[in-house]
Amino acid sequence: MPAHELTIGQVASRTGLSVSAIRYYEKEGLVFAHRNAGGQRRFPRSALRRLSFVIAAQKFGFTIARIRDVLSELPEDEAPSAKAWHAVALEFRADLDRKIAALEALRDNLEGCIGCGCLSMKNCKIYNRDDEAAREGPGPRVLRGI
Amino acid sequence: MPAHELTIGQVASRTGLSVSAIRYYEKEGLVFAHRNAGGQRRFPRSALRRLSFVIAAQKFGFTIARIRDVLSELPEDEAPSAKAWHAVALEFRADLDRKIAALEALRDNLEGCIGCGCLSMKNCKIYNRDDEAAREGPGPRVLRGI
DNA sequence: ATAATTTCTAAACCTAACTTTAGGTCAAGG
DNA sequence: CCTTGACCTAAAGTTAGGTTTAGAAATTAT
Repeated sequence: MPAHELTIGQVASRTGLSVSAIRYYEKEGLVFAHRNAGGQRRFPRSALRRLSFVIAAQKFGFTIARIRDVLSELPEDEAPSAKAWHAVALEFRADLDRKIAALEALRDNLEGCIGCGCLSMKNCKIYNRDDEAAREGPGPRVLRGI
Repeated sequence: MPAHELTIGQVASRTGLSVSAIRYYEKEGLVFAHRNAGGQRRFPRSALRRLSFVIAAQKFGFTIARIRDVLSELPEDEAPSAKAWHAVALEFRADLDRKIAALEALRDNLEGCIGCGCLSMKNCKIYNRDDEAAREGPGPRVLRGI
């Protein structure tokens, strides 16, 4: 086993992810590994960076699909340049700023509606958003609209 | 049917929620209804306010359990006072501010780690959080740490 | 050469927050 | 009265993001 490659267990202990989560992320296309003669995964070191990014992105509330999308700008296989990572960071950052702005706007609206104790439902911008949520189909909905 | 009471369909069209979601929320204890002679739900008008709050709280990423918790400070049955609603709004607001602050802190840390292109994993505060995530058990994890 | 770890795959299970379906019952209009 | 639309319950299905389990094969340690 070449020194520059990592087993799934090594990747797990270095990222803090579980082995099963890493397999799942591979299946979802967030990270790539090739196989050795015996069929076991061997990860390039760059996988550590990708996975660390995945962990951070999830803390911000990004879905796997969105993360895959952002990461798809990086070269799959070997050490992406600082430039490539920077582009990813920029796109990520833009999403993030939008999310924070939306949360702040909601908070400030809430002050006007509930904060005053009147909770006027006829005029409130939060409460009368024309039914967005109702049209979104099944499944968990946490933060989905933001 | 007394004019001050609402059928589930009326509640649905006024809140924008689906009928099935309202039944689900009732089962979860977020809203209450009594039954008429035929066994159908009859909601007090105050249910509109409770449900509107539920919708807003969900947009902020609060779980049903947390919302039930916050709403439990209100009288179950009839029109809570402005004072009672204000107390709820205050608690809600505090949670919210904490959430926004955490997001901003993460964003700023990200700038230091990924933003610069170096993505140093040894020194980064985001990446080296001592494995919190790995110890949190199964299930979706979106924003859970925040 | 064993024994003890790791790893492999596939499939089933889990939680949250709902929706959909199936098989009836209730209520309002003509 | 009868039909049509709203309502009822219970149970199963759905999505996201993983975990758990089972049984087999590969690696590492002794």
